[in-house]
Amino acid sequence: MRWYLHVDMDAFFASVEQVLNPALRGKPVIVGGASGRGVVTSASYEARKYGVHSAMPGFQARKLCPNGIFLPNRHKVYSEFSHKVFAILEQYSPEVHAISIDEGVVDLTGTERLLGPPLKTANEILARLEKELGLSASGGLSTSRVVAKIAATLAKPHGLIHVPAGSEPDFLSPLPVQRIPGVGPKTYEELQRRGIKTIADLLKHPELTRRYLDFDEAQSGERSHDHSIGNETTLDAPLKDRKKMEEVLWELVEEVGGRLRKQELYARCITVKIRYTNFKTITRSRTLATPTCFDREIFEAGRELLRKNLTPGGSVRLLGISASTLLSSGWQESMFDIEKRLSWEKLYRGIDRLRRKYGDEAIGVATPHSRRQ
DNA sequence: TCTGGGGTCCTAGGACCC
DNA sequence: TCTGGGGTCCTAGGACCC
Repeated sequence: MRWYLHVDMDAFFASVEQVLNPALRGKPVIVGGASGRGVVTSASYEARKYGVHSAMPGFQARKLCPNGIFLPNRHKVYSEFSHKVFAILEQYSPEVHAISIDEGVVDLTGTERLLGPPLKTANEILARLEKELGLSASGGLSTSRVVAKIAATLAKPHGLIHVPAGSEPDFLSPLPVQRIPGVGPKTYEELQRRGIKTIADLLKHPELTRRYLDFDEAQSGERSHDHSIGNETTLDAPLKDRKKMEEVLWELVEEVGGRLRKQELYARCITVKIRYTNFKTITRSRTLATPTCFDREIFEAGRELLRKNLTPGGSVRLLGISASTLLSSGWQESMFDIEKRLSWEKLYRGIDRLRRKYGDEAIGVATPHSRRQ
């Protein structure tokens, strides 16, 4: 029997601000959206009463909550707190999976003998986060990761929901399908058109259940490194001038290159993102002959893609660049291995063809230690 | 006062090879 | 001479999440 505790911090950024400045406690704190073009990244529960929520454009939040305390994002500070959170989680299991800066899964499987029942451990973890960091968290405890996540969301704020083994279908059935992570507006619309509103409805369709609820979730093989590294920015004012755009691009590239080198990664694919003033957004990518982590090479690929996709006189509100198909620094060797493997595959496929045509005995492979019988 | 920035994953078509 | 199909890579876009 597996046990997963999904931990989700409540109003994380806003709560961190309230911990660092007690004068903010009990007040409507809104992080992000302070400047003209931004959006809200976190709102304290006091601010949510006014209808403010994350991803909401700043001007709208201001309208709903004029007395709100608007603070700029301090990502570094939140990262530090995030490390403290995970340091506590890691004291309870060697298997802790970070989902995001403020969400993690603790695999409590097999910890019972050492720590006691998972439910007791879950309570203890949440209590410690509160006591030691001053931060409120919510938890979901279940034999399945998806169910644990759904439970944690339902437990918000400041709660813990335990779904006993065997009761998962009962727990899920009455819930609307939108509760399932991965089911957004479009999918919801599609499911509703098919008459599927609750998870109970969904469970009647084995195929859809597999697709969206994946109970026997393949052991999430820890990824060794990022899949992509990117940087983008919405310009203060729309840009028309190509030279200026290239200057912005260069700055974005420097950051991406730095992160690649820090992680000792090489990118094979470079993608440029352009959002025109009318909000139409395109991405254009190029695969390089040789993976790179050098600003110059990334920039040149990016600049070429940019030049090809600018309409004369057209203005741009966002520029982005991203590196993907990342290889770790050993790629030279692994490329060699891959090429070697491919050439052998080619050889063997050729042999197979000849055999099909002329019979098994037509051709053999000679190696020092083997001989065809 | 129009609508951020960081990602992941999936799909689908076309090129190309066998 | 024509016909077929499978596999992989590349590219573009979109849905979704925090």
